[in-house]
Amino acid sequence: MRKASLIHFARQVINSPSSSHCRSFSSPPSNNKLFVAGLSWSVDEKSLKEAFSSFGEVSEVRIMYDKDSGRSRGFGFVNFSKEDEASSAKDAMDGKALLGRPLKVNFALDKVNREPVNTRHSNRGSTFGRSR
DNA sequence: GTTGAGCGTT
Repeated sequence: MRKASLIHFARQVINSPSSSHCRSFSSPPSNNKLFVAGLSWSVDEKSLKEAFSSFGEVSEVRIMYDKDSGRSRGFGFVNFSKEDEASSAKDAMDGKALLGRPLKVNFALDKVNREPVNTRHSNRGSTFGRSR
């Protein structure tokens, strides 16, 4: 019977070590998400990944492109496997230059859904009310 | 043939 063990465990969990809230006062959200900008308009995801994979394990690399122009917007996102690696890469690649252009690396914001929510429950009538 | 601050589905 280790019922007591659970209680002790719970007590330990409840008794947090000192008062540690969030030491991130001047740090934006995102743990392992990195925002990379200042990229050349000719850079690719693989290039960024190759450049950042040297500091840690890059889990995901996403570069934004323009649908109207077809060229890269000059900024992208890099996902690291660990926050330590992301921090290291950010501190190391931030201010450096890639492809002849200075890089701007920072923690990415918490954005994953371009649209909040879209429940398709419009037209509940039928063939009536059709304008066009 | 161009240009250069930024935080997302191209």
